[in-house]
Amino acid sequence: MRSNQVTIKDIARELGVSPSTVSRALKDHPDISPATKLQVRELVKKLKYKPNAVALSLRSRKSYTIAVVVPETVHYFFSSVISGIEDVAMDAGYNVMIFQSNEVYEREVHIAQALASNQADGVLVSISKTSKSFGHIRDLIDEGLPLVFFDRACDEIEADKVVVDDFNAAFNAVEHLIRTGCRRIAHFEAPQHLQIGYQRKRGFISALEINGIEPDEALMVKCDTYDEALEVTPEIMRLENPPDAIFAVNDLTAIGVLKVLKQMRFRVPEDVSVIGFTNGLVATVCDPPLTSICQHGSEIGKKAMKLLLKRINALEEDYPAVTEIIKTDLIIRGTTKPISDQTS
Amino acid sequence: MRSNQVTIKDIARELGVSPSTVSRALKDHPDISPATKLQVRELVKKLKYKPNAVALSLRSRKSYTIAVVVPETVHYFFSSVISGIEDVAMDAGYNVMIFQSNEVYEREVHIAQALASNQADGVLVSISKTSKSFGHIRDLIDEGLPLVFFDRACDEIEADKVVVDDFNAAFNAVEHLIRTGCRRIAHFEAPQHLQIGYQRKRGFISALEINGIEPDEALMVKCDTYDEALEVTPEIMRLENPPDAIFAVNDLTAIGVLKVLKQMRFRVPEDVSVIGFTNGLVATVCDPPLTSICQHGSEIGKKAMKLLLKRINALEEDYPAVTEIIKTDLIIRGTTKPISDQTS
DNA sequence: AAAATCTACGCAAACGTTTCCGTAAACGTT
DNA sequence: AACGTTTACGGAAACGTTTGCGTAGATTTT
Repeated sequence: MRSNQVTIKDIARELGVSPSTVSRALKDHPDISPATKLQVRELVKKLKYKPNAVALSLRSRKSYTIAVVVPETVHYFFSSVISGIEDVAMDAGYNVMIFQSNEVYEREVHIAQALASNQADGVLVSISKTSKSFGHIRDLIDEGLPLVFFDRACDEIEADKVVVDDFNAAFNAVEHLIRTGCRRIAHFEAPQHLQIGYQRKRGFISALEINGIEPDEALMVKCDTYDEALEVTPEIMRLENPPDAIFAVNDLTAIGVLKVLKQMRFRVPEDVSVIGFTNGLVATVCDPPLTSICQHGSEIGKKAMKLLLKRINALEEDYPAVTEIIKTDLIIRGTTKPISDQTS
Repeated sequence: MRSNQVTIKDIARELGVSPSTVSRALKDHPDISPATKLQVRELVKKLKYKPNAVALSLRSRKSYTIAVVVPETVHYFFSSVISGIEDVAMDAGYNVMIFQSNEVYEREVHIAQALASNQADGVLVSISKTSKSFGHIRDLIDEGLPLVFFDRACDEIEADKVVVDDFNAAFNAVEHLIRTGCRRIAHFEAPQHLQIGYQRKRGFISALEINGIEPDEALMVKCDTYDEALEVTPEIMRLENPPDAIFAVNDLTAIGVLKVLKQMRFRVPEDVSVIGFTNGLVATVCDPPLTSICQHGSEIGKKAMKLLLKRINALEEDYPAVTEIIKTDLIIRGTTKPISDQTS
């Protein structure tokens, strides 16, 4: 927003025509003579005229900007989602604004309030871990702001959502553990007020039950960060009856687990198998490489952005909210045993 | 940008006053009677009036938005920089738009052109690896757009810069290797047309020379990604006279090195020491944990944003470009030998 | 040659604010 | 009672565009 900006008025004045003529000339309007168009185009090039996006926004009531509210970009998963979002946004001529809640509720509220002053044509949100009330999100929707959730959705709000198939992801991971001979499987879980935490746990339990294993409360503990894993893992491994596998709710937690196991001289995967969730960079580079669940972050971003575009373009017509469920893939690496090893 | 938006005119009409009065009432202007102010404030609350940011932008010629052009947010370093930027931006009432070049020149140019249509009050840029000409950046500056480089600056352009003290970082790292007994030290370097690549290599060479070690061309190879490391490391370790240490230009490359070394049955750090650059999450979680250089990404982001704010607020007065150099810290972990181990 | 049509442009309003300027009414001062 | 102040508000322009409508002059049609 510089002051030395060349406007359509400048062009008009210089050429002795009206701003409307310049505007039309630039859009190749049939009412304008070829001669005038040529003059306009030349002067525009010479003066390096650039249309003022803000003025366009004001008139058209479209900013071609969308907002993304995300817990933290440092995590591989979220930055890959953002990349996906940006790709399709850019193709559609939209710019992307990023807001990080840093997992703190108050900040999320603050961001939501800022968003209310409408710059954005729509918003993509993944709620913070600490958010348990959602008035701020609801306000945005009530205002008519097109909004779609990705990953961390809020089930009490009706809106478009793109979520990971957390239940099946967890189910498959645990089944794989069982098939490789594990019987006492622990789950390091995310907060249960988050759908993603709840569904993964459900999948975990379900896989156990279907395979005739009684879920053990002692083996299900809230633990979803690297640092927490450093504390929790020793405790759980010192149980009278320690687990032979740990299914962690994300990669970083799994890596923490790995580190402790190594320190405690457990062999991975012989003594204890480990599975993570996210399939980030770390999964490939740790030792042994981590068996993990690929969430296809970029795909999620793309799908979410497409849903948002659809919602934005649908304008007034209010069609029912859709929920897209993204399938995951279990990426088998070195922290789980070969499937033939049926020690059960 | 919704259509059902409440405007100041709506408030005015409802109250039977003029828009100017409403505007002034909201700013607590002394010309407005307490009674009117009260009415306005109540109706505003009732109708949930939110000022239209775009209209404000147009009038004030300030968007309170800044743009960040970054190679890729997936990297720990860049996302921590972005966090730093966002922190100070938010405090100053600015919003942040993120653009990823994905390390491709054409995309960077495209982004720059979009930026020219001025939405942003300023821009923070870290240039892509593949950019070797900078007309697009220069255009932005010529337009009067406040711009500051961070990390990957462009030395042929005069602008504010916040860069890492790459020379000393490399120098210190290599000195540390030498002090722990390494003599044949390899450098996996970044492209030399990037200042960060060039300076790190200079620091590397300088440390060798000061310690009376002849730099060996065979030990300095372009290699700055994980995948490249998987290819290059075996080659270099199969030399007649292989290195006893590898100084990699970033963590991921170092991790690739580590992986290969392990496969080739080299002991780390006993046979070969390794140092990375960035000190990302991976550095702490790999095995052994990686000795790395902390660049203080968040600090860089904060400094850069502060410089940008200063530039934005300085308005017309054109003060000379400043360059801030951020000191690094060598974080010693498990991939280097203890300093007492003087095998030289 | 009058009427109809076409060509090529200008005017003004609008998007939502802010703010300079003006002013009617109420008040205070001699 | 005549003047000056103050209080509290309204009008209008401006930020940069776009676009519906109007129209002067040229061209075509009858």
